[in-house]
Amino acid sequence: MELDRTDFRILSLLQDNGKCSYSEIARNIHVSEGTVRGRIKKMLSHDVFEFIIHTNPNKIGYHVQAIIGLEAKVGYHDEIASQLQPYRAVRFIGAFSGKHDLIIQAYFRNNEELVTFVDQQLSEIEGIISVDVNVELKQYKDTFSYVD
Amino acid sequence: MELDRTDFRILSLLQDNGKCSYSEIARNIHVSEGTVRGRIKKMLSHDVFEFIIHTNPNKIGYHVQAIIGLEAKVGYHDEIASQLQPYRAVRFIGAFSGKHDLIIQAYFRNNEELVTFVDQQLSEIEGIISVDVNVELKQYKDTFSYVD
DNA sequence: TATGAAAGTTGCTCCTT
DNA sequence: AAGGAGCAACTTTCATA
Repeated sequence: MELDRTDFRILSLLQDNGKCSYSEIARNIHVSEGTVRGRIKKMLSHDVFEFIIHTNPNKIGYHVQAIIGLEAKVGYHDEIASQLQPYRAVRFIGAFSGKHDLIIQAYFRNNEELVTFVDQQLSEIEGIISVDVNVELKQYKDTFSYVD
Repeated sequence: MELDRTDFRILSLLQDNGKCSYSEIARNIHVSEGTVRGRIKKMLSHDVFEFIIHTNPNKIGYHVQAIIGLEAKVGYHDEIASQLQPYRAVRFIGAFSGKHDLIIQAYFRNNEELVTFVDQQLSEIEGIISVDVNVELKQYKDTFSYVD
């Protein structure tokens, strides 16, 4: 799907405020409200973006965030990923080139929950060679606005 | 701020669909539309969550995602973070305990842009001892729904 | 919690390319 | 055809009581 300048202008406004109305966007970029609606509908159907909310983990009781690098046996990536998938705590799973084969990002209520996850859940998964846990001490930036 | 069951139910519905209307939420959890609106207003004012859109980086031309671990000289964390902050490409910056002092997540249009970022931008920042670049090969999960 | 005016959304048709 | 504008019925929002 090809995105033109109008599409990008729409995305740009929405990323600043996901509650921005069609007509508000229309006024801003000087097209009709129907056009905005049509473009958004099309982009949504092509999975260009989605309307979501970003919940502050700390405010809902998840005080420990970790980025965990995993070394995996060759051929085990998909299997490990699919076993990690169901965990609510795990918000991101990716396969990478570099020091770590898989990197996951996860939220926990406290340190104990993190330890339990590593020692019990992770250790039970076959194919994991090593686990490199990094616990977040301070967050400097966490944005979702990367449309120009 | 204390969140009760109603607040969590609201968050739960919104995280599945950020465009869910007040009245639709109200019908679902059997409270009045005004109540839903009031709760949301209160939560927004307390930064419990925000309405955003999540754009699929690939669909807008960002085909290379990297997680970069940085080793930093003692006392340089804040300074390095504040220098990285302005970069559009950099969507996440955090200080961590573990192998890496700082971990960043960034999007690039192509490999060349990544190389330029590491070789030119990163190398100019004082206090960075080492850089560990991990390039994403495959994404298994990337969710923002971690409210029960 | 209820009400009603104002604003927003939706599906339709018509027009232009 | 495809996309944008305009219209009218309907729904949602939000201040006020």
